[in-house]
Amino acid sequence: MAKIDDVARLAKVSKGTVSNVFSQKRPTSKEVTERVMSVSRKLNYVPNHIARSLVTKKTMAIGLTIPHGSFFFNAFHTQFINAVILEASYYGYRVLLDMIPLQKVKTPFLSSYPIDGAVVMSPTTDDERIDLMHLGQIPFVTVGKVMNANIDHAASVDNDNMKIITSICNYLIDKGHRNLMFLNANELMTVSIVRTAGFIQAMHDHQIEVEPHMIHHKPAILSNEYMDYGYAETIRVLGKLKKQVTAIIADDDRTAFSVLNAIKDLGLRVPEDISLFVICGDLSMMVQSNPSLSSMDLQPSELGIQSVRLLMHKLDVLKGDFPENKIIDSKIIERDSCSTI
Amino acid sequence: MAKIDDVARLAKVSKGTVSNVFSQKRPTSKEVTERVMSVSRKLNYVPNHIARSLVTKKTMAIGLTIPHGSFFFNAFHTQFINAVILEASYYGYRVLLDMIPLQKVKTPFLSSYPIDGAVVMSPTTDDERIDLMHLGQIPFVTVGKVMNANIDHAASVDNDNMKIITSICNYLIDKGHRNLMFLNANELMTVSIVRTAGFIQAMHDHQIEVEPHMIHHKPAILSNEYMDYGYAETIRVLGKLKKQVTAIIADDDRTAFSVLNAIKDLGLRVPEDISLFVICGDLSMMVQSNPSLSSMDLQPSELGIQSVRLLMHKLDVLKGDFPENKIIDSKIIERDSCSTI
DNA sequence: TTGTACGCGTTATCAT
DNA sequence: ATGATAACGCGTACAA
Repeated sequence: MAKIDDVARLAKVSKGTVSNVFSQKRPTSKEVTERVMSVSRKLNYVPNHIARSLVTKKTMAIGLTIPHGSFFFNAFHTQFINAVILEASYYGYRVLLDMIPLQKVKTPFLSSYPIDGAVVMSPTTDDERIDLMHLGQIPFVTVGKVMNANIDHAASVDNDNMKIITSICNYLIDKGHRNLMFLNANELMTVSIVRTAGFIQAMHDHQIEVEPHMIHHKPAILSNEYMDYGYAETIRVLGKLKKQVTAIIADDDRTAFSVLNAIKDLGLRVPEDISLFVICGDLSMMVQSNPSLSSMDLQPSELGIQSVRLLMHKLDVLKGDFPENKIIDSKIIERDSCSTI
Repeated sequence: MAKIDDVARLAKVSKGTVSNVFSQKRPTSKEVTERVMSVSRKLNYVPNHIARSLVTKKTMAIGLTIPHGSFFFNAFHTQFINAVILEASYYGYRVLLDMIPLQKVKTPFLSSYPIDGAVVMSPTTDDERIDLMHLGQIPFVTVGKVMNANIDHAASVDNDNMKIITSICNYLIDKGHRNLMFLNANELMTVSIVRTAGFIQAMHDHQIEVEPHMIHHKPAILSNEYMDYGYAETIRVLGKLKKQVTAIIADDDRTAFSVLNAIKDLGLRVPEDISLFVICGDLSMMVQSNPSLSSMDLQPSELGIQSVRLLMHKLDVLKGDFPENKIIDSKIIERDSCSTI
């Protein structure tokens, strides 16, 4: 592989000039530029990214840490990730997928991270990924609320989860439902903590007692119960325990489909017997389902875009003011899975 | 950020020794190791990844190029990507998500790629990503058949797509279907070319004439028709053109759901009036659907794992023989969406 | 424009 | 067998 000196020699210019031709940091005369480019093409030369990074101290890559221990995306993650990649590429940045917790097992953090900043998805309480970023002085943005003991504030982009869950509860309660079942995300995720609090709050506001069968948390992704959690809980609560639940709130589309199946197996119908609401579901899936499922549009793409923009501000790629904690709008999309009783 | 000299000075050893403590390339005495690590912890020192890469000429990252211009994954991609990340991390490698075609617009290839190798997903005919890899001398593995004019063979992992489509056709034909409709992937993808050929072959083998309404290709991802392609084609062919199609083969789960909807809107039922077969669908989605959908299990995780292993062989991280072109098994999973007529 | 001193580790060589 | 020394990798940036 040709290097800068080879080009400099053949083009009869200095290294610095070749560097300038490529980086455009200083003007170069037309003729020289031509000559250098011509030689570069001949030698198939491109500047070495690593050598460049060593001096500029920029890798032009951002990390994207995916959920703790998760090797499973749902539609929300997918759309989010796509938006991040696209938006980052717009500023010339590449995206490095990270799974710090998993890697720590094999490769105990034996070198610095080759990234300029990071987007941390779905933080958990005392998220070690965040501690690591903090320690490594890597600028980062979280998507979701940070709940780490030693970190009092961090840049973040998020939905208003308190408002989300309370408005869903109000929506269902207004339709006459008083016995709700909430299939929440995994209990370690900060979002689930906020939503549980919101759920309890909403129940409280309507003088409805919160019973144990009303709130459930998704099992850890590594467990066997993960895949059919929605199915299992629905069968258990409505079937075995015979609780008179009339509406179920499912955390994501996968859980919702699983619940739908359980309801069918119990000989019940949606929405006639049971109403079903999905918090974060893929739009096209919600529509294709039968019946179509009412859901909350969390705008995952917008979350992705804004988190990258916020990070770019922290990296000084973008100038000007930008809120450190941005809230992305969400709204209820009514479809056919919730009925009035 | 502390550097190696700082540690060396405080630990009263030389740079080289500190380097050896971290890289383990040469043994170091117990005491010295302790002293160096202690000082490193105190200074919060970790070797600079970039500087290390500059000399070792390894970035410990592999690229993963996602489908041409695609900012939309389906379940197949998701599972594949997850497997790649996990398997790569097993060898200490990180994964850099790539979208060369899109980036080329903004950042015309002005530096070398900071990756040691790459996995190229879903190649197209004359895929420029592959040409670029070839040119840049970057070891790569494709997932799918390569059809580039100037490249006669490349390392790859793939399903046997010819066998896949012919066995699906035979399966349906055995059930009495003779008027099939095949909703294929985008026509640029090499996989769609192989499958179209296979489809025609299978029809030919059963003396069934291939009519124009039988084969369709998914529109480009950027087009408006992308999202409801399955719906639109089904309505058009079965509704408007009144073709007596009795079985539909859908390329992926999204298309399948979309088709399912169209069938419902046409007042028809699956599988009583129309049979539906999905080529690559997320297992849990196929099961949750009503009726559950018969599909082909392509083993996306296995494809991901094996493509990384093949790449690791090319990078000499793994030693020993490994087939340059590995075929991953696939098999029909019968569910409730296909009936005999 | 050119010359040259960096940046920050690694590794080959030499010394103990 | 370990430790120390110095050259090296490949660009960038700044003074001349």
